[in-house]
Amino acid sequence: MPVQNAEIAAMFDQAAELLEIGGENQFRVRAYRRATREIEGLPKAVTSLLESGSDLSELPGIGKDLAGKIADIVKTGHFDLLDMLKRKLPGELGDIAALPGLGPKRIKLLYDKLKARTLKDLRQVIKAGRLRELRGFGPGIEKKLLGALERPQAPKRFKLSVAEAEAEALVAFLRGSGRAVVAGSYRRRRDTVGDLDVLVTAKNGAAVGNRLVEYENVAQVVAHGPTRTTVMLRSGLQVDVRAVPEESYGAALLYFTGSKAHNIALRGLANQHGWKLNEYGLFSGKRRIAGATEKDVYEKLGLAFIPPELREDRGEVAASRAGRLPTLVKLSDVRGDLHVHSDWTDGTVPIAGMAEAAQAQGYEYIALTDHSRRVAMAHGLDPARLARQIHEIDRLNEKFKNFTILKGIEVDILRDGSLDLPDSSLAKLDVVVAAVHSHFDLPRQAQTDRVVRALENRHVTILAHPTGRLIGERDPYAIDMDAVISAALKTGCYLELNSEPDRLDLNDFHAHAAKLAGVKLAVSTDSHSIDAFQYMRFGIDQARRAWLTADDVLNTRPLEKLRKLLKR
DNA sequence: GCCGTTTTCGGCCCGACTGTTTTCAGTCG
Repeated sequence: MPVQNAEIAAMFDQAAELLEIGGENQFRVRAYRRATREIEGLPKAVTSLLESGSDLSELPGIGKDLAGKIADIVKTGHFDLLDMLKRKLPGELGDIAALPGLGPKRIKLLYDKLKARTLKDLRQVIKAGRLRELRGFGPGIEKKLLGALERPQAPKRFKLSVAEAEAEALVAFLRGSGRAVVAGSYRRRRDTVGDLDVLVTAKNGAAVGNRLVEYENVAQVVAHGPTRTTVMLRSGLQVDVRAVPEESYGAALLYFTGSKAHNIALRGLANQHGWKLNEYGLFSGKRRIAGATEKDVYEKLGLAFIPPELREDRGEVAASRAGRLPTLVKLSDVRGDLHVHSDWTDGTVPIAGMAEAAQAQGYEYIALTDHSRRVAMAHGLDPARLARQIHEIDRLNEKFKNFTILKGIEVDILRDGSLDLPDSSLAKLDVVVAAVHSHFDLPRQAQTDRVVRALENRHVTILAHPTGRLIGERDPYAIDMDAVISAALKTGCYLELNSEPDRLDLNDFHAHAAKLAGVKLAVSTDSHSIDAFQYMRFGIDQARRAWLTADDVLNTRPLEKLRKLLKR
């Protein structure tokens, strides 16, 4: 089983943490953290890069030393430095580091002076009243730690769609104080957000924080200063509100939108010019040379404006400097939806109703793709009912003007990779969307082989929700996405980016890898109702995060061009 | 440990808030 990028990244991340606690040079620590991010963000497996003879030290933030260490890990499955660090600093320091108020310095003190190496040790030390013996620890930190130890909850991330409802209500409440906008991962449109970062322009910063703590959904005030206030909402979502003067709006928006890694890259660039970039502006000495708008700051740094969705330090700064940023796909580029259900199976609306709704929002076509018979719960179609549905669609198409219902199916991929309907049925359709709905727990190789075999059926056009994940509910099944992308390229299939907010599958990362390989995507809603057509915007958000242009997205094509692309 | 349009050595992002302290270190984002 080849070592996966995520495993290498996790090893580097752990090493960075232990190095930091061990008092290592902070810049060495930072180098490991940077490399962790770089490896996590790679669109291809490190193992396959090495096999094809790539020089890893050409990657940003990875030099000769780290490239050698990565090669060792791939070869042996072990990271010697990490093993050594674990011997030197045994315990559950990762768990301890996750507690609020504990960073490397305090963990080191706990470790050295009180021999506290596990959460259990820490509990006992606090109970015995020994924590306060340490310099820098007082009753405040003790109380915070006890609270965290009593309710050890993993910091929850919220689905973007859920955060959006909270954000809109909050912004409406804060708007009375000044211009209010949600920045952070929310503005970058990540599929999940950990907290809301809200920016408010105001002359009187303190008034903004004072208003926030009065918000009816606030459960707890975490911090409350003159320009920055942090609260926990009843839902568990944390909110940071920052008040800034109007002339700093752009710099503050840039700073608060992040990502952190993107900000660091920009500040490095500012540094090269001898300038300083912070949330108040871009400064040459004490003189502010930009800051009112994001565009001003980017331009001064010699960059074209970078859309928030790309600000992840995944090459966007270099692309911007070189004038090679992609023109990202927009919601208005979309001309149709290639994954739609009706009340023939588990949808709630008749075919005609779905078609009318799609036309009303400006689409030229939909593909009607109800379930196949295997999905019995949904009353999936057998060949006979599918034939009747085809007839019904022909009848409806005669009535519609400037709109077409493409005949399709969401056919189940069976355990062995064969399909749930005979080729003779599939041959009558315009679009065959193939999907896994069972046996999620197959071993990685078996799951990969299964899906690749399905793509090799010459009738299949699109692979639906390729990893099967349900955000926060079900992990993606084990599958070699590089192999699936290669198979799609070879067979002329397309991959779906399912826009349903619980799915968003492919995710931004895999969608980007597909683009790099030359595989186009269908951004589809999987609508089971009329309202669900609105989910398209969530899919387009993720498509933009994946650097996709309109050309990379199948359903930006007018009908006649689409028809050509659907033929294999 | 990485990196270079002043550099192969000497830098490496920046500020707010808290809790501990009597001027600041540590943590966090």
